[in-house]
Amino acid sequence: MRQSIKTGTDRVTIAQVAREAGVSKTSVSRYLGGEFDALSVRLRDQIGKTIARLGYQPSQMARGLKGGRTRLIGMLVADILNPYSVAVLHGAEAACQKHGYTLMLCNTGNDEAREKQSLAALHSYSVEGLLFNTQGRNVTPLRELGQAAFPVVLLDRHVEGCDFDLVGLDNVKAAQLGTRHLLAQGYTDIALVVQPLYGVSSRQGRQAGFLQAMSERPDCHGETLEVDLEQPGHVATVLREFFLRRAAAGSQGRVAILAGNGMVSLQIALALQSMKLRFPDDLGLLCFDELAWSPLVGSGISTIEQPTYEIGFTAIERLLVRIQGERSVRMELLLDGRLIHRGSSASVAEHPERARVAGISEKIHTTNTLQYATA
Amino acid sequence: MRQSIKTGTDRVTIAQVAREAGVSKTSVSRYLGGEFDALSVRLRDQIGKTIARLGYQPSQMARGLKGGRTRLIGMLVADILNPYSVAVLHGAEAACQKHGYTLMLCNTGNDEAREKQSLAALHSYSVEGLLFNTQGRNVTPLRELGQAAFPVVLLDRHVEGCDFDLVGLDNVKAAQLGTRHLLAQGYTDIALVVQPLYGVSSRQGRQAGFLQAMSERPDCHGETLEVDLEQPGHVATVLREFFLRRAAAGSQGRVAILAGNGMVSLQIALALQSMKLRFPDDLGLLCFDELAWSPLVGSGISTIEQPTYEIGFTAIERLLVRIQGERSVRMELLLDGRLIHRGSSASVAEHPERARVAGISEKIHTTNTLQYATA
DNA sequence: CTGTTAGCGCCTTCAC
DNA sequence: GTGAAGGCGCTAACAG
Repeated sequence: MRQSIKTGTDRVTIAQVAREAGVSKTSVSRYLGGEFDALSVRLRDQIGKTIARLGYQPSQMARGLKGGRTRLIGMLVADILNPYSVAVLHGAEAACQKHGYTLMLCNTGNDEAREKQSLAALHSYSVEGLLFNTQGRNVTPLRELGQAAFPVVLLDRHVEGCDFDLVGLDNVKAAQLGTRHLLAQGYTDIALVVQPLYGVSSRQGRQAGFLQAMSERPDCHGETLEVDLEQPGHVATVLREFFLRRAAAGSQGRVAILAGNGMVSLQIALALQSMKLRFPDDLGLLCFDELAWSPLVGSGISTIEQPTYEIGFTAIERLLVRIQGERSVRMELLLDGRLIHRGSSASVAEHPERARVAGISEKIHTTNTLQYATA
Repeated sequence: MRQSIKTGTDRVTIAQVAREAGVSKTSVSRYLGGEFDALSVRLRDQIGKTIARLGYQPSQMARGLKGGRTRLIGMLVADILNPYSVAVLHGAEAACQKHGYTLMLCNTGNDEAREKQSLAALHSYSVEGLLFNTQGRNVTPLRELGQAAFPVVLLDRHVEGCDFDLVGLDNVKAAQLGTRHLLAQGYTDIALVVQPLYGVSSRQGRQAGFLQAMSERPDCHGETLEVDLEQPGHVATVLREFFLRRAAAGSQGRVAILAGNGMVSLQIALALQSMKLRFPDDLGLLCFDELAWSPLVGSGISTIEQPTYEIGFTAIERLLVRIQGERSVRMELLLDGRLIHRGSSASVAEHPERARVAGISEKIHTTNTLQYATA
């Protein structure tokens, strides 16, 4: 019994198998292709045994060369440090393995140049399809892919001017769910905190759901706060301004924050910590994306959980359908979020002092200097 | 100017470029290979322009076929849900991009069968080298790689009977650093909590460092607690038994826990929460692996940060050196950890009641029934 | 300096 | 049923 893994030079080839089995390369190829009906039992046996004995493994490179299947799928991730991306990657990788595909991963780090470069790299390996989760900018190369009817599935956000399939969360619905939850818990002054909306459809969807749910309650106040996560201390500043604005408006309401995604959640939690604000005593909090540590901070952070694994898995399966030649119109697969209720969005009903605008602004003034020092 | 991205059939080939430029394929190939000294300026120009005009991109598959460089690196990850793995992946991917390589990612999910299968898949694509972070079991296929002098770099843990290069943390040193920190802060009864040591060198290294540091203080007590993260409630049970054991031993000391990695940290934090134990009031806590939420829980969790990005980046660069044919003896690159001091390992000196064995066991008894109910 | 030739490992006609 | 021949896109001798 010889080794089952060969390197470069001494790699077992189809020719070797053919020779040792005393058959032609064609027959071996047929065996590999599963064309058993075109093969006598004797040959089939012989080939099977020889393959096993030699530990032969066909080279995907050679197979792919013939314009055929490379069984390769490329995945472009906007930010591998984003837990959402990793969770989706998890599902995608599993689906690939299930179907005998292998994933080529590129992290674009939210950088257009690297995105373009990665796209080129993946193309040079003749990937059969692409999973795309990235900024909506610089869409020209993507458009070309679209014109060429190249199989692409978008994750989370769609790209202007491209009619690719999309798999993601039903953002509008999820945001409504979350907003209504906060309202039902007695919160009246709610801020949706998101990264810049510009061009990112998922963020816009969440805002739409938020605004819609808020509009059902004219007695309540909702606003969207855009934050720049790159800029240290920006989240804290924006939050403070919001609180002060509500105080200045003379609101007697109950304040809550709806965090637009996991990255924002983290920065908000850090900002609130630096401002010495606690939930739900000082304000309510609900975050998009269930994270490992959600149960741990304070009395637990309420979240809207995305079915990330399913998103990744489904996206790959949809992509495979396209790869198999399906040419139907663009399809959008939107999965539902799930609300996980914890302490941070506890009801305000029987707690007259909880999450009051007045309370927050008082605390803020107290810790004002400290805050600027740490920011 | 034609499109720069082509799909399968209408792909631009080297032959087309050669024809349109009025030269031979060889010359174009030389151009691609950067052999400019063997090319007249006129040809060089002509080829360059034609390539740009046609948007030609060489097929890596075809290049790789010729027994040459595929510029592909395979990465096997034990568990993509482990933040450590992702952080290392981040660095590895960056290094690959820097050097024009592409990463093929496989998640083995700690499963031997999938590990073997992934190895086969990567091999079938003729990856030039392998980054390996996985369980030490089922090493036979790995040994074969070793015998074939196939370039492999191990991450974090080495594999018995294989003399591959290794990049990871200096576990002994880091554990000593952490343990001495806890001792210096006044903790005397310390438990190192790790996943099963069996066969995992990094865990063994951490234990070695821990024991060594503890041996410098015969007046203190240290023990290693192995936990099974798959088994719900196991961490809580093991911790409780430890506390009770210390109490039964009549210890008047100060208790602290040293968590063996990020996954363990999370489970410990959850277990302590379920037991209603707080740090540093009820006990001290120091965790391997700096996580996004480390500053957020309680008064912040002290950690031993690993240079994960560097580990991934360095591992790839080491692998590339091997790929370029370096045949020197096995090399181990151990990077230093960094202690991040937060509230959870606060000094016990001027707090007579803090982290007392007696205090903990009392609390445990109180919450006994509740604990079992939630576990 | 440049081009011709011969494969790399596989699949796919096309004959037998 | 089976096999021989040709070609996928590229690189690597070998000639001029």
